[in-house]
Amino acid sequence: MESISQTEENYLKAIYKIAERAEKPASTNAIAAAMSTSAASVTDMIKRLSEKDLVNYERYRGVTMTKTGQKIATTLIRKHRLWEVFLVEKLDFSWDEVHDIAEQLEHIQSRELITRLDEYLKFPRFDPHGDPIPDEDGVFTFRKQVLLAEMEEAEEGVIVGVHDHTSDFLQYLDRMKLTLGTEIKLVERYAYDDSIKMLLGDSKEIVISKKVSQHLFVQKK
Amino acid sequence: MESISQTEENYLKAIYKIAERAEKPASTNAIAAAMSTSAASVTDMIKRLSEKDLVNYERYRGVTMTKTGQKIATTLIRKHRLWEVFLVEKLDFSWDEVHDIAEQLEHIQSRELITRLDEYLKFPRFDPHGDPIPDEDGVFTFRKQVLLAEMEEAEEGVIVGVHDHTSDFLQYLDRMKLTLGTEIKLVERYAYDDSIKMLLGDSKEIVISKKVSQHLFVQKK
DNA sequence: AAGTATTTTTAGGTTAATCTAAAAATTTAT
DNA sequence: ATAAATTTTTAGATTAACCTAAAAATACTT
Ligand SMILES: [Mn+2]
Ligand SMILES: [Mn+2]
Ligand SMILES: [Mn+2]
Ligand SMILES: [Mn+2]
Repeated sequence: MESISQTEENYLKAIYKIAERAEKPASTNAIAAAMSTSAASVTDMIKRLSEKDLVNYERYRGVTMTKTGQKIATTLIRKHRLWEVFLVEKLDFSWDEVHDIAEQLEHIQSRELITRLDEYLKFPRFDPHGDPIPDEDGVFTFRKQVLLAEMEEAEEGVIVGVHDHTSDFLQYLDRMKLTLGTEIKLVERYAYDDSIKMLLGDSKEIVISKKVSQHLFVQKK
Repeated sequence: MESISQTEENYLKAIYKIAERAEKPASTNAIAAAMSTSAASVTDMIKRLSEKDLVNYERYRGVTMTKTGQKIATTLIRKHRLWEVFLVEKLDFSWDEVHDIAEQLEHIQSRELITRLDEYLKFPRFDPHGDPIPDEDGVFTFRKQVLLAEMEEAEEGVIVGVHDHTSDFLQYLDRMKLTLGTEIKLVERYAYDDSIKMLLGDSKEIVISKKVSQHLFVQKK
């Protein structure tokens, strides 16, 4: 088993996320954008990953992942999300502060460490942003959820995740008391700009923009 | 402030430990041995560190650290030891398993993370091996301690640290119930091979070799 | 289908961190 | 104080990860 650098790990994670979402090969440009690097560098790295059988690559045809590559990517995602839980639950960080630190912690190499961390955190299934934490085999818990923007008037549900992970958005949600677990009921949608009036818990009513509604995942009641 | 690579950090820590112990400049060869690398590589790196004003370097004269370099080194040691406490206290690792993981964790960049970790661990002053954890300013708690080998017959004390951090030694200590905090009384020293008979707590008597006695720190009663 | 735009690859170069082999300086021994 | 041994530095290469600019392939338009 040859060693895999942090950079290679990061590429694999990026490719996984792109290819997963699109259900088709990841393009050089898409990877370059995700990694904030040049297309030339991506081609370079792809060749190396392909050489190590971590991705399948055909010139001009894009990249897909091998089983081995997928395993590395999902393990990395697992580690990232477990560390985020640790930072929020144990060290009392807020959900908008943990991503960058987890981005580093996810590269710590120790199977045992993750096993024990998982146990210490009581085997969480979701991270602080509501994203599922894959198990040791890379299997994600599936949860039936919709974007708030897709709900109908009078429907009720619970906020379970975010589609935008920026600090700005997360801090906005904190200020609006739109944290995970909050029960909501869609009161009215204003056709003019698709803004939404909704009920939080069973007391406060607030209005949110279309943009916000497109970045919140809700589990319907 | 230019960025410092993990490799540079590791060199600084190694140089710090060498120069600290010897109270004189660290030699190229000593650094090479500590880093398991060639003398040529060390010369190379030293020049770069010197360029960044992290060490003082004169050709053929060895290396000493600047204030900035020292700060980086002690911060690294602080982080390493805090993580070791975390691994043992919270994740239930044993003291012979934590070094390699801490060796990675010490490079995570986040001031806030360390502040919170320190708080979470209740501001420990010593790590699982009895080594002092420097404060934010790089100041170590000093503790009056002697090697068990230097004690006289009939003297009493408490085991507070180890001078050898290898797994083999730590596991041997576990098996012999010579863990930190154990109270001991030196019963007799056998002149033939300088082995020592001692009392553990106030019940069991055991005999240890000279070598073992030279690797255990004791705080005299 | 040809021409234009876009994407991707190649070519050639840089920097950090390493190496081995050889040269130079310093230290130790005679 | 010379010679021998040791330490340290220099020289020259290599590899991973990046870059820019140019060439090649593919995709989109008319
Ligand atoms: Mn994250
Ligand atoms: Mn997350
Ligand atoms: Mn250690
Ligand atoms: Mn330690």
